[in-house]
Amino acid sequence: MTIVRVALDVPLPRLFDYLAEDAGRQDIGRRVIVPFGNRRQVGLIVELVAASEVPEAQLKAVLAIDRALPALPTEWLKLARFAADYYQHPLGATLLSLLPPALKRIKSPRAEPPAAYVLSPAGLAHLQDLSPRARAQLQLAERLRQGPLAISEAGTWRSHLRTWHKAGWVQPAEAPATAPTAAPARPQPTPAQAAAVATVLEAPAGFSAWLLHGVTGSGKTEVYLQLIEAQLAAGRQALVLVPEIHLTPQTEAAFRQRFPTARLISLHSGLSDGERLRAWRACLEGRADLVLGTRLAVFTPLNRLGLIVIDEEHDGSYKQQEGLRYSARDVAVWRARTLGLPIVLGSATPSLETWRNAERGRYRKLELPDRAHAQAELPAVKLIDTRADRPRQGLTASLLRALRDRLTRGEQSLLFINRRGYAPTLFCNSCGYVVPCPRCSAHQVLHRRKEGFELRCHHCGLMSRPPEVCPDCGSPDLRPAGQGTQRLEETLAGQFPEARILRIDRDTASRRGAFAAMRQAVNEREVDILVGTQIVTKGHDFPHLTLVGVLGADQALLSPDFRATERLFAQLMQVAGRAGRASRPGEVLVQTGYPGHPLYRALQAHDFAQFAAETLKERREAEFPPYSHQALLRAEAEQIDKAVAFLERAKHLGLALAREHGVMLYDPTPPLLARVARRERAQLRVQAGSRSHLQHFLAAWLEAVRALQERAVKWTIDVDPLDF
DNA sequence: AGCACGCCGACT
DNA sequence: GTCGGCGTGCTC
Repeated sequence: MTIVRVALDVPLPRLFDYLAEDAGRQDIGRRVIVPFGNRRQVGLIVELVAASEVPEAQLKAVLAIDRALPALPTEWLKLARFAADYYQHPLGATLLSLLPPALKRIKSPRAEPPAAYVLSPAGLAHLQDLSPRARAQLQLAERLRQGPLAISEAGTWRSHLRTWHKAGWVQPAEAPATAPTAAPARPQPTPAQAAAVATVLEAPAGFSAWLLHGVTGSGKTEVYLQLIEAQLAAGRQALVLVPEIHLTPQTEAAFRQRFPTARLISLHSGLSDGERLRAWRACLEGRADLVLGTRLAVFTPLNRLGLIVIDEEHDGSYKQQEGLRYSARDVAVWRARTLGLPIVLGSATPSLETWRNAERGRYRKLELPDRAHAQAELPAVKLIDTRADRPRQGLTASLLRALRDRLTRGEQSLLFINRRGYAPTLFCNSCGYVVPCPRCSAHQVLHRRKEGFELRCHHCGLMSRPPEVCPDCGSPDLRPAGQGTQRLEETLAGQFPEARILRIDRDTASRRGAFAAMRQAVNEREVDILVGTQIVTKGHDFPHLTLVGVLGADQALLSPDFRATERLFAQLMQVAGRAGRASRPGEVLVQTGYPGHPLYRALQAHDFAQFAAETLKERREAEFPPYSHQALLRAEAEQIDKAVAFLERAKHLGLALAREHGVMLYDPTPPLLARVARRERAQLRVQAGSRSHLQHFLAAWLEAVRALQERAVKWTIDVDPLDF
């Protein structure tokens, strides 16, 4: 009797053994349905074992093995195992979370309908039996004699095809490749692009990591495209990761145009369960050449992978913030190393982790110093000192003048402010009270609705009507304090009644297709002034834009988060890159009370290297990443003292181990947001000089922490955390 | 995580 | 008398 070891979606760091009479090695990596407690569960066979530690009489039998899908390849199982180990997440929960949601349901998904049909030998023999009056069927027969017919081309023949399939006259076939409509345009690369491509292509085979460093508009995409082209020509697959769902449609369109015959699969969380399964399955069955997607795409099973590309590698959305808290960028590097492949990390503002890896020679640097369009100059960045030129309603006189100037010239402007809503707070002018969220340690944000105002908490989603009078002192003098995108839009409408203003933030861009429509409106010059949050800093050109104004940037300079300046710099470089991309020079005006700050000096010089050098020096002195490696034990409970007491005990358990492994354990501290949705939170920082020390310590420590069996406290571990 | 089992309060 | 509250223990 064969015993299979099965991974299940339970938060336990162990696997479960089952009996399976007919299972063999070929079933490793297959989906199973097993009885678990008094219910059924979907699992994954990860091993065959000769004997179980559980007495054989207690083993239950597998209910079904799903052999309709190919087994997951060993490489994929190894990748998942690495992620589970590295991020300290239970293997079962990890593996199951990496499957498309449709495969986690007990009910097995419908068999994939064939993409195309060809005549079967039986069909060929029977065609003459068709009645001469069955005109549609005769036409279909004629068409099928010429070769496979794709379902998508079948039109009204679809029902006939289904009947013929049942009768055995036709059989499923691969969809015939559609002929390219036009020879894809392949632009002449700039010398820097050509050099970058040649360097990667000429590198010896095997693992190599490349940092493609180039300012916005320097043409990183063309480098990716040419490297992908080489892989496709060699019959291998390429995996391309992009940060956000909004960016996939346009990247997809560009890739499809360039590689019209390649089988392009797009994979992101915006797909329906059915679409997601189809895409994933195409990869598993080897029917994909080019996979494009967000962070979850890093885990697609691929058997001929030849190249990985991570676009905008610094972007925080590559880190998953719940469950398996993986960094898709780091997982991708591991995957490339294990498979012996090149990986290209592209950014204008690389993460300091990546930048340092490049400086140490672990990654090789490829520089694209110029903008691809020779005539497009880098924008001039100017600082507006808000201590001298005091903003009114958030806008300084200098910025207003610049906006008016663009309006009279018929050019577009963009105002960047990283706050959505009307105003960040509602403030009592007589006693200073600010309306808090009753469930979180944060203020509620004032939002404008069609009829009046509303208070919203951006952390727990609570919505309420603004009070008429101050809940604290009873004064009716409640005022919006500060600026959000909505209020800015309103102020601008008052200042420039003739201007066409468009606001782009999560509230306006959330509907499907809304973002693309807005982008189109901007490109067709139906908009004079754009107001947006960081959502506009990502993605694509606005060719008619010549002015970018930045409001509220100083906020990040005051943040206790040690990565806040790194993020701000990346954002400002990114948003500055929106200006003047075509033939007109752009101008960037930053309103700030700290015009002497080194960050702004580096920004004015468009000098990432200088910023990185300064920031890395600070990080080294503070022993912060990338000069150390961190993990965060996060705890939440209804009462804060329970969470803190748990962390204290965890710390105590780890002290000896920490000494042994050369790891630092800090005291429990409140996170930036100490309370969310009535849950009190605390966290404990772990820091080590090397990844492997941290890893070994965590493995041993968490085993002890798990044994605490703390029920009132919910805890998670975050390895390489980005947010504190 | 689920789900069952098990022991103490207000109710048809 | 019971329905049900959620503490505790287990899942091959």
